[in-house]
Amino acid sequence: MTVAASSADLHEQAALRLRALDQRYTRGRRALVDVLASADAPLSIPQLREHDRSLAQSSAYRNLSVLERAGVVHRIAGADEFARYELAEDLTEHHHHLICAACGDVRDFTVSPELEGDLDRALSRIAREHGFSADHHRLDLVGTCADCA
Amino acid sequence: MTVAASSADLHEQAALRLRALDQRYTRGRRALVDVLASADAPLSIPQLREHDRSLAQSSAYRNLSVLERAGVVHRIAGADEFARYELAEDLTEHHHHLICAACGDVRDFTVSPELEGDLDRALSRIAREHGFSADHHRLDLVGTCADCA
DNA sequence: CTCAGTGCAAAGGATTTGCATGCCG
DNA sequence: CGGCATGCAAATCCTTTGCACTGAG
Repeated sequence: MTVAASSADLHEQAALRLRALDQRYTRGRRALVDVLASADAPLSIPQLREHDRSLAQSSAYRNLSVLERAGVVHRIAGADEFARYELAEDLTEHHHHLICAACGDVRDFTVSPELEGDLDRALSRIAREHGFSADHHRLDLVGTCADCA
Repeated sequence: MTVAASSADLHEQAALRLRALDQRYTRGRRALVDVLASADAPLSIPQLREHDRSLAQSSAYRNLSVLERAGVVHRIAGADEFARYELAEDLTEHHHHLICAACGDVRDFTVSPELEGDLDRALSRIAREHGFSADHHRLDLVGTCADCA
């Protein structure tokens, strides 16, 4: 399941997952994956389009939706009204988000494996108690980034 | 800061915080607080309006915005496109959310004080390392609820 | 009386979709 | 060649705002 996605394997994995849904790995989709891979934080559609001006808005939305269904990217909700996308965790690594309430920007961070372990155990128990089938957890820190301070 | 808000003190606190912003605690606003207090989970505006049919849509949005600025309620982003509101944590208690990716519903849960402590310590350190001024953290569990399984 | 709050309807803004065209397989 | 992908523009949908009215102080 978890893949050691070197930047070389990344596109191969993406193509593979799209093919499983009878979808093609086209230039536009590859461009989205490239931009997300080079960024160290989730990006909104406007941000993505700034990085690659050739992306049509509707295609960006549609392709990100396809990529999400294929499990290549992940959509997150930040502090502002823009949805943000990042590469799926099994293509990168498990991490969390620093969310600036002022500018809406998001940065990644990780916590110690020990804490993650404690967290996972606690959450598994909670899920069981609630008859809830857990998929993943989100641990975000909301505040003000250095730029907005 | 943290208030032991018995359901009796709740309205008093709300009125107090609104007054600090030169805002009145009107019937419509009280109704919103009542519905949120009786629910054990964050509610979207459509859900709130179902609970109290007399709430005009625009007033609901406007009053929730006012209540949020006053620190009486808190707005959260779930899995669907609807914003959800809950009472501010210092009027209730610190908790987290089970989010159903299928139906978008949200339920509350808590974790042990020990884990919360570990979490807080780890997050404080992270924030410091990133020059980030932390306000609060979000720990959500995303998956499928019993009803949608 | 006066001014904040309310409700209706219309406007905004992110996201989605219809349709004709282009391009990959 | 056939069908998916693309891009433009128009439509959707949650949310916000303009405006005239009502009600609390």
